[in-house]
Amino acid sequence: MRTDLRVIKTKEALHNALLEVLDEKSLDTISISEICRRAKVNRGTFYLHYAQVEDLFEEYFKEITADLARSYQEPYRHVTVLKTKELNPDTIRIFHHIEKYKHFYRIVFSKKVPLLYYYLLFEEIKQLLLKDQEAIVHEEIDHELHCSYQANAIIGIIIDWYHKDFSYSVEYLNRQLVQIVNIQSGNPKGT
Amino acid sequence: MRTDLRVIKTKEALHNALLEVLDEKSLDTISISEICRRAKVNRGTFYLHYAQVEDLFEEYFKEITADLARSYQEPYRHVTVLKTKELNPDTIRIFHHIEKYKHFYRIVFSKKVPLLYYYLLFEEIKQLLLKDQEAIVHEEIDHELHCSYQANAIIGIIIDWYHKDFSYSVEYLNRQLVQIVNIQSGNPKGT
DNA sequence: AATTTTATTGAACAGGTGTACAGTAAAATC
DNA sequence: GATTTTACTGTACACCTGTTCAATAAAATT
Repeated sequence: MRTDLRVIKTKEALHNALLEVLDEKSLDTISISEICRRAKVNRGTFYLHYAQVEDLFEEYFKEITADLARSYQEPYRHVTVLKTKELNPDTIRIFHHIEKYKHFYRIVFSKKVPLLYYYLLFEEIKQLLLKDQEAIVHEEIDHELHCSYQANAIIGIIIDWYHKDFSYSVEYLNRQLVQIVNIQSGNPKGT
Repeated sequence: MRTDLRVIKTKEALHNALLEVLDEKSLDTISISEICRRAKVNRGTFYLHYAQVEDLFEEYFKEITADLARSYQEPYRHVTVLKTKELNPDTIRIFHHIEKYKHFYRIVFSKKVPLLYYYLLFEEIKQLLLKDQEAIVHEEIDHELHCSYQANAIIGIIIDWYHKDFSYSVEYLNRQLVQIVNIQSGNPKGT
């Protein structure tokens, strides 16, 4: 077991300090020294647990993407994201999730931040698609490649949304996604 | 006019120095001091032109994405990327481009590098799609959102490719992309 | 060729980084 | 409760960062 109380206290202090400073300045301008000063933790101690400020932030981020996965497992709401034919605007949860944690995703999508967080989000969505679409087999199409395509396509919409300061409504994006995914499948001009 | 010879010389020296050091270590571990030492340029001078090592790299990157745009304007080869029905594996140029500059894209897609370069690539592809698909109007679908979706979907495939160390052939990816884009449009099991 | 403009230099400053190590204190273990 | 283990502290070091400013040298302009 590795739950030394000192470690827990230290990490908690660092987490809280980071959140405090994040209200004042952007992630890329926050120094390890400043976090440690606020957390009243020795700078050397920081290096016992993390190598960069970004690694500390990563712990938060993983908690948040865990919520994304959880929202897919809610028993009454669980649905596929992109089982095209069955796709219903009300069942898409991803844009809700992003809006819910808008505050964090503003950081994650800011241009000075390392690509790492992007990959964490990408992998999370890709895994959801991989599981959800296990049954759907297209001969000649690499399933994983297909999921990478779809997962990142959705993030493409999110990037656009972010660059417009999250001004579209979740409902609008859900409807747009359904329309885009359904292009070519039947009557293009709607019912 | 702003082509002071001194500026040109300084920038050239810094560019060359960066390329030299990039052969030895990764972008995120290269210090401004080291580049200046190699370029025999005063550190203060660096700050007259750039704020970070990343800004210097950005200049290279823009030259490279310019090649991407150029390859679409070659008179005999110019074709749309995603005019679905007409899409032919031989006409897709993007994967060729990435492979050609594999060396650079390994840097661009490494997880410690800032998101900025990702956005530069994303915007480049999105603009190509926007222009190429001007004529294609889907009522009820936001054209720009649609292009963001498609542009990033392609980058999704590239990310997958990168994470597999560019081991797929360009031809294979071209064929896969055509198959994925053509899902739902007619006979799903191929001709 | 002489003059003006300006890019570059070198030095200096306060702060941050990453690492090492001995000493301390707070846990876990007995 | 005493002992062992180990997380944390404080200090120190070499190096990097971002900025300022007067001095210099290399351009552009006349």
